[in-house]
Amino acid sequence: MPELPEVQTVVTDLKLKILNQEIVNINVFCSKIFNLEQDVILNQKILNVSRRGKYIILELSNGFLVIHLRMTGRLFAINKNIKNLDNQRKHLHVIFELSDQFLLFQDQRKFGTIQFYQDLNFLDQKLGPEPLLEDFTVQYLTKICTSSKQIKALLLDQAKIAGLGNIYVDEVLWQIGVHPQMLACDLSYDKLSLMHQAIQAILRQAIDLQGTTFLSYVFDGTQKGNYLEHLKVFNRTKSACFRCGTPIIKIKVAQRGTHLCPVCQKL
DNA sequence: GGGATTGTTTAAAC
DNA sequence: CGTTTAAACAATCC
Repeated sequence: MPELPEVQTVVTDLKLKILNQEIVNINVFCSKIFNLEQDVILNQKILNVSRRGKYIILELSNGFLVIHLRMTGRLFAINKNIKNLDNQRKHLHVIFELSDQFLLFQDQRKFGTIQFYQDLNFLDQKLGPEPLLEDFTVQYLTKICTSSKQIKALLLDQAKIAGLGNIYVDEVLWQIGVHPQMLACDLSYDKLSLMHQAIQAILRQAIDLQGTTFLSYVFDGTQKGNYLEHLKVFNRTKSACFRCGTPIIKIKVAQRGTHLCPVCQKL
């Protein structure tokens, strides 16, 4: 559920709160999620908080703590008092005690991951370009769209573009009037150019609105994103298409629940 | 209690 | 062998 805009929102929030603090203690309640040797990161200072694709990166002086929220993970800082902590016990799996905050990792489904790396080479090896940076060009999009994959499957592929997920892919394809099962190689240059613009515009607006709170995503422990009310197709099954009034339908594409307008998005 | 939910990895198929 | 599809995986909610 947390995709690029949601992860970016978490990172922006954390950056304000935990920069330059030291990890003074760690409590682990779920060894499946956190099975690191604690000594490696204990007493290390958090030098930076950043994002690559959907990965959150805490830069320490001796390496990087890399966190993925998957579906229902939450990462946020709270002031150091027990009352705050008690309010957050539900699905709480790791407590990082920092110099003057608690950094908490909650996860209802326990699919999230926390790992330590000496360097971040593996991320660049497995992830495509950031869709909001310079190397994501129309030319690049054209290149990867020589593929015969369905366009939705391709846009979800993190090795091609880093950070898009189910929500924003559905939104992008509705915006430009392309059916999610259309083969990437069949798209016209005009559509590819529109797709490039739509990807950036939708991601930017979603970041501005601090993401989409659909199921469980929050940042800062309780704060919801406001992009939900701007969604055009995702989670709007049977509601009227904002463009033509036809009821939005939900089908399965690339093994994912997929929302579309059957009139605006034809195969 | 079966099905839907997610992003990612791994395995199988093409 | 590269590309594409499918299944598996985790846990929980309805």
